[in-house]
Amino acid sequence: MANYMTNLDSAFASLADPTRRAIISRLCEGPKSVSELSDPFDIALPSLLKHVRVLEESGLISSVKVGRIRTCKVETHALQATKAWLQQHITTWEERLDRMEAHIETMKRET
Amino acid sequence: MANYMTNLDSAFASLADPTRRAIISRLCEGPKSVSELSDPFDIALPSLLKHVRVLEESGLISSVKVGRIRTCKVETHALQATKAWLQQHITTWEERLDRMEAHIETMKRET
DNA sequence: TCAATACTTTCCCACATGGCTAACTATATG
DNA sequence: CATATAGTTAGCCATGTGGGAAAGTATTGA
Repeated sequence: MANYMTNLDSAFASLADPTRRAIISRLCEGPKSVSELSDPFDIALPSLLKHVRVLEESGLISSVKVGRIRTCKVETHALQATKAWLQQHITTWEERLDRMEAHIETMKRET
Repeated sequence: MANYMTNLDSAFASLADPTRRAIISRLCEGPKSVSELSDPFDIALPSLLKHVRVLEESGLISSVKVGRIRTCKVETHALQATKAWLQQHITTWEERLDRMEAHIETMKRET
């Protein structure tokens, strides 16, 4: 029953960078090594590694090193948490709109 | 059939700041003026206004000025778009896990 | 009309971020 | 053992970001 201390700040910040979203997209196809990840990007390895670190610190991915290869994979908890925040707010707003409409209907009937 | 040119970069970046998420949360209760919004924050008005502008530019909120009062409200399109991105990726990853499991089952049966 | 109100603009500052190169470490592999 | 491979660290740099104070503009309200 782990307490997935999801930090929305860092999760959203991580997702704000297109390179990092692309990394996540690629990892959704399956786990990949750091250099496999770097392949499609026109970016130096240390720069890519920074992105990997950022993603890992925000809990969006995880990685393990075996021999000289570090393999990265997606972690869904943090993704779920950010999605949940969005869903929550969309819902709250839409419920409010519904109440407004209902209220307007009532007003109409009362005239 | 508007093409809601949702810029994920700016949407996620906007949501990375806790003050801005708080602004959105408050706006989900209903539209508010700039100074109403600034009330609960220990922050100067120009700073808050900057956040409002950032949120507006990323399409997460909109605002209109009537007289000397600017009223802000939530816009759900951008929220929906960011949620959709997350949902898409969560789904892709989970489908992959399902295929993996199925594959392992097949392997087992073949031994 | 004069004062208060509600932003708005301008400019400043400290710090974080994303990129780089160069050099280093730790595993394979021939 | 020598060399290639796969990451990693360190340090630099330009730019962006979140905060502020001060001063300005445009609407009310008395």
